[in-house]
Amino acid sequence: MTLAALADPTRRKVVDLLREGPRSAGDLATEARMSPPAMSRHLRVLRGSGLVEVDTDESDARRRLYRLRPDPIVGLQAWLDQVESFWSDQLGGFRAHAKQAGR
Amino acid sequence: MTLAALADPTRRKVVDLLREGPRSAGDLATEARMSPPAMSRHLRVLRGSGLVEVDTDESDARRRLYRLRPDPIVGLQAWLDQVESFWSDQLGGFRAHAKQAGR
DNA sequence: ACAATCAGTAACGAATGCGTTAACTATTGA
DNA sequence: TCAATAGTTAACGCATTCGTTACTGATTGT
Repeated sequence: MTLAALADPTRRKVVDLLREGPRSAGDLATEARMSPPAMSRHLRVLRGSGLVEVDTDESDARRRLYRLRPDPIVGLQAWLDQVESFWSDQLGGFRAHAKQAGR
Repeated sequence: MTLAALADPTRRKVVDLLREGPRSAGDLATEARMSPPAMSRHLRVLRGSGLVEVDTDESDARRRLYRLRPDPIVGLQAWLDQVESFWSDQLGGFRAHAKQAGR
């Protein structure tokens, strides 16, 4: 689900923006040249995948501040590490070749 | 574009299968419980994103063997490393907080 | 030669995703 | 009190995506 959330370029841009620190929904909409409702939907998806979390601003309860969460990113890295390991995993390659030859 | 390719669960399964070694299009379709045309489209997307490459089988020119390519995976890892760095990058967090306070 | 097999393209229908405007709620500040 | 602001939800239109069946092309083996 994390990958689906990151598949959209707008949401990747949001993630990049949030690297600098928390940001309000309105700011993100402006930065992405997009209507507030559209951004709101993207933020919902990001929240659903655990990539961001939200908190209301203390000094202005109308503003909702979004910030990045590391957990799903770490999880994705772990999966990618596994996938990438096929390259160094010689044994796996040989096993597969044997399987092909056996058909 | 790599992320879009990996967003689909079927294509992720294909990637996982190809970790073990090269495999024919038909095998992949069977393994994914899917019609050959559907698999063919997924393989086209994976090829377009550079995640897999294809070669015709030497002993049977009808079969097309797909295999995994490391380049896009490595690129994705690099991007994820950058994103994940927000967590340890204290300075960035402070800069952003200052920006918020300045509004 | 010819039937069977592997793979891909074409065409169709169903579902999903993204962006817009309109409407609503909550909060702020004059 | 009341207009203005921040954010979200609702409803719509448009495009893309995913899977299916039908068909075509290339290769194999009898």
